[in-house]
Amino acid sequence: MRLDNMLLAEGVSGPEKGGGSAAAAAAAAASGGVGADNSAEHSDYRAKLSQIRQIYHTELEKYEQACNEFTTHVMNLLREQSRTRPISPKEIERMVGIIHRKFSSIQMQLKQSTCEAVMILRSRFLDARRKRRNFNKQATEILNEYFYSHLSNPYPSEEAKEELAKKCSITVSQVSNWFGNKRIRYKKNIGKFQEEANMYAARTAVNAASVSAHGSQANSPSTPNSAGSAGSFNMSNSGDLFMSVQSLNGDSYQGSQVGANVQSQVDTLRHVISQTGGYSDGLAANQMYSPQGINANGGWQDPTTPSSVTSPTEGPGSVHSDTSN
DNA sequence: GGGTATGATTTTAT
DNA sequence: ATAAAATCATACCC
Repeated sequence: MRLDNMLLAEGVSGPEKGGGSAAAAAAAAASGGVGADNSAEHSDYRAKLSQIRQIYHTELEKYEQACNEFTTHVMNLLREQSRTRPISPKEIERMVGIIHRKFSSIQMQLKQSTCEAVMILRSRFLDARRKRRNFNKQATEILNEYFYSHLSNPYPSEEAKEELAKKCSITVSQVSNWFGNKRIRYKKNIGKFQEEANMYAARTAVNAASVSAHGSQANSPSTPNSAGSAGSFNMSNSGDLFMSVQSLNGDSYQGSQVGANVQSQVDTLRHVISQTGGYSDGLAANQMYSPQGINANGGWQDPTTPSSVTSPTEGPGSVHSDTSN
């Protein structure tokens, strides 16, 4: 019943040729991942699948043949016996029924094991986790750059995701995955990412500085603390607050090596920023350090307060549908 | 080999 | 639907 359907869907019990590739394509599409770009692994998968299909068909044929043979054999036996004792057609029918049931149960087992094999094959080949590859350095750079320059609201719109995907030569869903992972892991342990954050922020600042030339030193803030230069990446919740406090105070408390290390970097960064006269990164200039952008509870998305803090460049309009899946 | 990093998937909550 | 959180499975490094 269900086994039949599934085997048919997998192309195992379907038409002899071509079914395999169709099934492979369907499976690949169903897995939601890559489409038809990795033909090497696909051919491997297809070969294995066709192997399974072949075994299945030969076995099935064998069983059928055996069933027929056995049936005729029994029929002959019955016929022979009919000379010595009366045999009703009902009995014959019953006999044949028993035989067929027996064989069909065997067939069921065959189908089941075939299904299992296909499932294993699928999970082995199609589960992307099994062949995970790290993104190349450049892609990670691009993603990190975006993330840290939109740290107050690291939720790229659909368009932005597409852009990033194109730049990194990965899929949109991979971009989504990356940001999902990044957000949660960043939030979970900000301290661990502080260095990275500073690095990218500094780089962005430098870029902005070189782009916007110089001379905007007129309005250099006399109170760098209030500007919260480190604030953009210190949206920590209470847990990791010690670090941000250190940085903001700018004092000399050196409770931990990490803190000290970060301290110096933050200082240099602050320096850079104060020279550039702001946090203009061109892409998302504002709300970087707006007190609302970094909402009170430290999260990016506050479920309780419908703060309408959206990205400045991208409106809420994006109505893109994901083609995959 | 063990430990961590990381991309992907699954589950849960809204 | 979307994102967070938890989890998985592998990669990468020592």
